[in-house]
Amino acid sequence: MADYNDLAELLFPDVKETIDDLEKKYPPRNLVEGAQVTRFAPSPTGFLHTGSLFTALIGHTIAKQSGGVFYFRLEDTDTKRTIEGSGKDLVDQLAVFGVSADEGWFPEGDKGNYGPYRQSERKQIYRTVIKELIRRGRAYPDFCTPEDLEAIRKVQEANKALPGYYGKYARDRNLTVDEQIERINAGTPWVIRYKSNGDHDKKTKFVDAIRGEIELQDNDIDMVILKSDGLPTYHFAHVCDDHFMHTTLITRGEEWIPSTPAHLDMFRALGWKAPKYAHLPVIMKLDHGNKRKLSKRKDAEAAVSYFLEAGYPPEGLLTYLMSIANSNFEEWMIATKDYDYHHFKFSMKKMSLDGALFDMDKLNYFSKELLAKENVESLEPKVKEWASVHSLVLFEKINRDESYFKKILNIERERKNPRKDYAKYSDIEPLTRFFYADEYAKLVEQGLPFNERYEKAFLASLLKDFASSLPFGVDEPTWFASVKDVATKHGYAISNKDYKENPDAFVGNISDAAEVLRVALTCSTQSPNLHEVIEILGKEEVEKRLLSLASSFEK
RNA sequence: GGCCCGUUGGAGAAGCGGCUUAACUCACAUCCCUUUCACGGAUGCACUCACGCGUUCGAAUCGCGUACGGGUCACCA
Repeated sequence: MADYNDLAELLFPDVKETIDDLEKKYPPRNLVEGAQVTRFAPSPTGFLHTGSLFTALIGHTIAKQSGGVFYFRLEDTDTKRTIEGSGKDLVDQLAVFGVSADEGWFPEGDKGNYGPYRQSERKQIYRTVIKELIRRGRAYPDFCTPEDLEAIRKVQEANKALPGYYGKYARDRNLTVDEQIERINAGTPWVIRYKSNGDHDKKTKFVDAIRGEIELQDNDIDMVILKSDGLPTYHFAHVCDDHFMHTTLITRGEEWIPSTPAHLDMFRALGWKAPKYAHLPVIMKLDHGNKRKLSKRKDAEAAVSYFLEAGYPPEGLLTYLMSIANSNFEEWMIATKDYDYHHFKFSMKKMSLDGALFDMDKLNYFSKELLAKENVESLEPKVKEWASVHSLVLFEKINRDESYFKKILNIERERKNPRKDYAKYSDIEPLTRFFYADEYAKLVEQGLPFNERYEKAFLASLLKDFASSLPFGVDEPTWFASVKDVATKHGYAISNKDYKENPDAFVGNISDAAEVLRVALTCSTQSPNLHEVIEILGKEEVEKRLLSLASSFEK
């Protein structure tokens, strides 16, 4: 009569290594006390998800702050969903955010001693472990077709039993080795299932690093660990990989909580020490009054690329993400005036337990803060680089005259309370259009928002006066004194008090006069500091704009 | 449906049995500053912590129940 050894040999004849061999190959890491080994283990099924960045950021932060290791593992066991090249996209985008792995899979090749770091290249490892499991009678081949499984589920539904492949519903669980061998030899397709000895009526407890003690029903499902395509399922790959790669802390989404008992079950069966788990809250979004997970299909902001394309500074998103991870981060940032989240002491205990709603307003706020405190010399190259791929219109303007662009970018910047106009690089172009003569001409064609009460002739003469009287290269008070002179000449009040006391005696207040100038030069009733605008435009351009408008009003 | 996780303002949240007349930040509103906008400053924004019952001299804080929201029950991760 055949035994488990025979079965194991029949199933995996080429596997000569043992688990012990693997243990020797992947010895424990030599790290300081308390160092955490964490990882980011995405499936290469598309671009980086905002929630994934959040998870990666936290794993990275914990590893760095504990003096440990953060590595990258590519989980490409779902061949149907795998998108070619997306592994590289994931690594590249992570790098943009400075969440780079110390070791792991990289487009140019693996780095580190615990590889391969791509699951499809780890087949022999999984098979070695599974062969051992079969020898020990803790795994078995299952010959069910999808239809068989469907039939089992139907029966369970009819019996009001819990769905799943377990206990008496696990059809092939108790086949004899001879029967198994016979079917295999007959060419019947098979998968390998883990033989659970869990008891559904018992509980398994574990301590989650952020949630504390969690108690769940034991796993009693014989889950598939090796699929018919020869690749492992997530559950088994997680156990194997995180064991041999010596991960100490698993950071993953809270959707994994229910399957943790199954993972623990396998760790136990293999006699391996289970890692700690930290189940992270998932980032949500409000949709018709209901909270739901950020969805890549429905929500633009679910893809990290969205923020990159819009030109959010990576640190802005990172800061925002850190603020939802640890709400005291914001207080810390304000108190220390330190905008570098790397210096912040992150704490898993302080994480909130339910998923935060993604808040664009808050992201914009952080981004504005960050962009406002940066000086032109460091900001301008970033804007330029972003524009070179995401906004050719802006890029072309920057290249026309880079020092001119820098002056524009620098308006009301180098001061204690800088302007906070831009939350993202894409905000820059629309707000600075009027500085460019060709764009200005287009804006004029679209019509200028002058106050309707003015006669054309009046505007013409006011504009001409501004053109001939305003000084250049002087300080703002001097310049504004001239504005006041011209305004007075045309019947404006130059003090609020005068105007309020007797509004009918004046054409308007000094602010109204300034508005005319502003509209004429910027095509808008709102603009940054007018004096700075005028100095940047230069005498020639200012006079040209003023005079050409004046003459158009005289026709 | 079973099981699990969660529930403090529009959003992120602090709070861990008396010091809370519930911090702080964003958003929003009003006002001040001001040549516009932005910046900056001031003020307001939960008579109350989903609801109910209970424990206690005392509860947002502890317990139970209900409601609601989320997650999970694949040869997907």
